[in-house]
This record gives sequence, C-alpha cells and structure tokens, in this order.
Amino acid sequence: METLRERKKQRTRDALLRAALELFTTRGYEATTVDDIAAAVDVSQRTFFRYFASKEEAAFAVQEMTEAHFVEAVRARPPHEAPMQALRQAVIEGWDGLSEAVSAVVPVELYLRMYRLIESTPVLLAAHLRRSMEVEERIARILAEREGVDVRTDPRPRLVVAVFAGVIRVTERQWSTGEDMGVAAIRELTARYLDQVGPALAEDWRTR
Amino acid sequence: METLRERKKQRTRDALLRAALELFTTRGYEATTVDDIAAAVDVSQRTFFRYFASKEEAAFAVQEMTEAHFVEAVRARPPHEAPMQALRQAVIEGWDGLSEAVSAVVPVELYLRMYRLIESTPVLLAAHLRRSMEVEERIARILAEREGVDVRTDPRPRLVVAVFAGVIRVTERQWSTGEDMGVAAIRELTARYLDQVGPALAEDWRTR
DNA sequence: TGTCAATTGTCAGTGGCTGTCACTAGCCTC
DNA sequence: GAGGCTAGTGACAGCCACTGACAATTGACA
Repeated sequence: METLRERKKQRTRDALLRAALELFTTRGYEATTVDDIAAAVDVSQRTFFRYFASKEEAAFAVQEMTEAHFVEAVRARPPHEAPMQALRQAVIEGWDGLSEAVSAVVPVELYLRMYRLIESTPVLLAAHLRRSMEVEERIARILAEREGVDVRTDPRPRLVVAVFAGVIRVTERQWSTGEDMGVAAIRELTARYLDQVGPALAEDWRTR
Repeated sequence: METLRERKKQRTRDALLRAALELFTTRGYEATTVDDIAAAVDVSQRTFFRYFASKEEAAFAVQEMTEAHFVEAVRARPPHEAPMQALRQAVIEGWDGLSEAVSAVVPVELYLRMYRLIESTPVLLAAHLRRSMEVEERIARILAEREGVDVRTDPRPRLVVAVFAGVIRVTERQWSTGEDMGVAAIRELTARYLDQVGPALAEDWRTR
C-alpha cells in the first residue's frame, strides 16, 4: 500500500469485486452484465476488464484464496502422516483459518452466498470443477514429493487425490444444499463422509 | 427415416456435426466460429443454432452418446454384483460396444481426436466435468435403487460413484495424453488403476 | 394443384470481450 | 515547483456467440 496510485487501484478492485459478488448473489450470475457491475462502481466497462480477465474471474476471486489456503494446509502436514490422513486433516482443520482469511476481503456471509450460487449455476459449476481439477494436480505433486514417488510413473498420488476430491465434492454439494451452512456443519459432514468411503467401497450394502 | 423432410434434416445435422468436429479438431475449438461451420455446410448461422443449442453442444454430441451408453451398461448389470464391481464391469466391458455405436455417427478416429481436444481445451474440459457430474448423479440413483437405499439419507451411492468417477477421470486423462489410444489400452489402464485404489488409500506408501 | 406447416434465411439486437487511441492524474527528476 | 514520463482510464469501434421476429421457401397431403 505504498503510493497513492496503488491504494486507489486496490480500492477500485475491491469495489468492483464487492459489487460483482453482491449483484451476482442477488440478481443471478447471468442476469448481471459487466456493464451493471461497472456502473455500480462508476467506472467504464473497459476498466472492469483491466482488473478481471473475465466476468468469471471476478466470480472466483475469493475461491482462489480458499484454494491456495487448502494447498498450503496440505503442504504443512507433518510428513509422518499417510497421504489420505494428511488430506483429511488438512481439510478438517483448514476450515477454521479459512473464515478469517476470507473475511479480510469480503464478508464471510457473502462468500457463502457466492458458494451456493456457484453450485447452482451451470457455467460456474463447470468452471469450479475445472479449477478443482487444477488444485488436485498440484496436491498430487505435493504428495508425490512427500512420499518420494514419481507422478509420471506411479498413479497413486493422483488416485488418492481424485478419490479424496470426489468425497469432498459430494460433501460440499450436500452442505451447500442443506440448512446449516456453518463451519462446524461442514467439518462434521466431511469427517462422516470420509468414514463412509470404506463401507461404501468394500461391503455388499444389502448384507448388513 | 420416413419422409424426405426428415431425411434432409438428418443429413443437415450430420453434415453440421461432421464439419464442426472436423474444424474443431484441426483448427481448435475457439478458433472455429459458428459462421465457419455454417459456411462449410452452406447453411445460415441461424440454422446451425436450430440444430445445436450452442457451439458447445455440437462439441459434445458424440460424448452424449457414450454417456448414455455407459449409464445403460450400469443399469444392465446383474443385481448380485456389489456396487463397485458393477461399475467396474460396466466400464471395462462397455468400451467394446462403444466403438460400434460411435462409428454409426462419426469415424471413431474423429471421436478420439475430439476427446483429446476436450481434455486440452479449458472451456471444453470444464463442460466435460460438469456433464460427468450429471452422469454421476444418474448412476448414483440407479445404484441406490438396485441396493434398495435412499439417496437422500444414505451417502454411500453418491460416494462410490464419486470415488469411481475420480479413478476414471485419472485414467482417461492418462490415456488421452499417452501414445496408445486404442480400446485395449484404455481397458487395461482402467483395470490397473482400479486395482491401485486399495493400495493408494490404505497403505503407507513408504513402508513397502 | 392449392393449402398448410415445417424449415430456413435475413435482419436487428444483446452481451462478453479485445484493440486502439487520446487524455488525465500521480510520480519523479532536475 | 515546473516539466516530462507513465500508469490508469474512458470512449469508441469491432468480433463472436446467441436470440427474437418476420418473411421466404419447400415438402406434405388432400
């Protein structure tokens, strides 16, 4: 935040992001035009595109943070943990620090509304899944390095991550469509679903 | 293929689809405009949009078939198989009938090129993942019915499917970036990766 | 063959996004 | 502290995906 120029820039970006998320979540993503957002901040449409490469990028600006947060959480796990355990702990413990990190940029409540919107808007959901896939790849590489295996020849890093990500996606979806959108709820749900993976895979469900 | 009108329509659609895939795979998805496709078939741009709701829909017209094929394969599995086993067999055995079904519409080789393009084009990959998610949901419901459980209260159907889909996605990705794009290769890779899930999840990789 | 309905082309318009150019406001040097 | 430099911006023109409306054409069927 050195110079006046930089502060001004930061303020414009913040205002654009805030206005975008606010409009998206109240009016809907598609129903909000870039002109609307620019008008709300009183800048030209061209200026919006100087801060965000696309309308979509604005929609995911906060997600970007949470993704980075999670990647770091995995990297910080003690090396004695088995891969699956490391992922589990990173997610479950990661939920806490997240709210703080988010609230530095936008109100947490706005973030939650935005998350719901992403899940329920086809284009955004598609983009979200692709982004998740990129995160998965990064995490697979971290795991591979941790365990001293080569991602190019050993499929296990990508496999654990893909399996884990699958469970998380089911969890997130369930959470975002449910009533209780609190942090405690998602943590509890994550743990429960992860514990269900074994039973779901191994057993014959009918012979219980 | 009753009336002349219907035959003509079918021919136009085929020509549009063929031209679209051909242009996409040679020139790239984004670099191909809808006008290009329409011009190649010598119809108006408006006509293209009467056959395909969007440029994207044309890109996925063949995938649509293969998805339906797979869903049916799962539905047709004998009821005594455990869920994971049913999914495994459906995919592994499903690869065969697929080539025939595809070749009825476009050359298999064009389909393969298109598949590669989807994997390597961000927008298409995103769309592909979202579509896969919809397929997952349908299959989860099929499994739930088979096993007599309720998707709304029992997370296991969605969990198995998500885990399975994760493995398939890793497999497809590996396959599409590799040399051997044959049916035998993908079948072998699928089996191998599915067998690796257990080891990847349970063991501590370093203590082998 | 004439009527009806399905199919198509034309045209105009919206919205996301990009390139260009001129202008203004903050910054920095002399 | 006056001037030049440059980052940031607005205004404008243009591309492309997509849509609605209306008119023209073409196959179906009596």
